[in-house]
Amino acid sequence: MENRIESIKKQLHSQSYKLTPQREATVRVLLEREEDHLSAEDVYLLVKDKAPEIGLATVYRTLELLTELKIVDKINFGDGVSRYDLRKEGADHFHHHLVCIECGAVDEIQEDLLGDVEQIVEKDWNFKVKDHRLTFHGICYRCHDKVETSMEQEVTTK
Amino acid sequence: MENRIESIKKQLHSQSYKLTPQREATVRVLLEREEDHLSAEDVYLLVKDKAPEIGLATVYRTLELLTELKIVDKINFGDGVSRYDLRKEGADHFHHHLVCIECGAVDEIQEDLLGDVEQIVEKDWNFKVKDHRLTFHGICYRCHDKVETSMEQEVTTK
DNA sequence: TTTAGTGCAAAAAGTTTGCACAGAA
DNA sequence: TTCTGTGCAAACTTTTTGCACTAAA
Repeated sequence: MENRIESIKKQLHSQSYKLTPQREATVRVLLEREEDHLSAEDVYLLVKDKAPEIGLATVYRTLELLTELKIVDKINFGDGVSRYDLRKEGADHFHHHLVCIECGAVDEIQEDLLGDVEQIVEKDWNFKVKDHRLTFHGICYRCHDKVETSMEQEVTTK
Repeated sequence: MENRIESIKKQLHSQSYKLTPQREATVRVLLEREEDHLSAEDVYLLVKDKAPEIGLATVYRTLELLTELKIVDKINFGDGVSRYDLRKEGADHFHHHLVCIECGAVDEIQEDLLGDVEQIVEKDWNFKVKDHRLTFHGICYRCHDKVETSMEQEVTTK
């Protein structure tokens, strides 16, 4: 935790930005909720617990800055809100997402599944890939199990 | 063109929706600009040429309806705007996109590059894939060529 | 004392909604 | 007539911006 803050501090400094208390509080929230996909509003509310005087605009500006420095990735799952997702330390590719259309859960795939596909794109389309966004929509294992369970129950009830 | 309108009309009717003049004008715009990735506002302005009395709200409602019926796909490239992309007739998967970070161009890949990846996701993550979104960010062939050309020019000018 | 960063409020941008009206079944 | 669909304006949501102020270098 502390060393990741330290590392982010260095990244900011290397571009002559400061890690102000507000920015640090924001980064801490992102670190604590690494698995989640928080909207700016979500982050704002969580940061307020640590630093009640912070303004929403500052959160937006901080998230924008962190996005620029590729410390976080800004994503959009199709509801009208941008969400912010911390990059894994040293990850050169952006991880993938599984969005459940049943329960809304968003799971992450850290493994890079696109190596082969990127090669095809570079070769066949002459497109120099710098980044990617891959999201699957479908039924997550939890909802999948739920359906099976309720079907079993139905059978056993009868 | 006309037969695709006919086909969309049938799809609407099958769900007890009508293809009103406003909806038809909207669909025609989408068909004419199939390669583009129009925002609601873009569609609105183009439809206005055909049917000046149409309202923006109607365009939004029509696009929402078409999205529901999976005639168009709603996408989001990270600028704050939703874009609407007609599905190719009979396409069961949503096509992929190449977004150029240099010139902003958006190219489409109709081929399905994710067959293998989806199998892995279904098997390893126990996730029933229903749809996907895949976008690569990078340098398109045009900008790629441009850089090379300007480099050549530099050399020959010297 | 200069400059980056902040908080607040207002504005902008995109989208949705309420409602009275129009037009097809 | 009945009900779906429409246009308009207002409302709402999310994000950005202007500006005076703060605080660190």
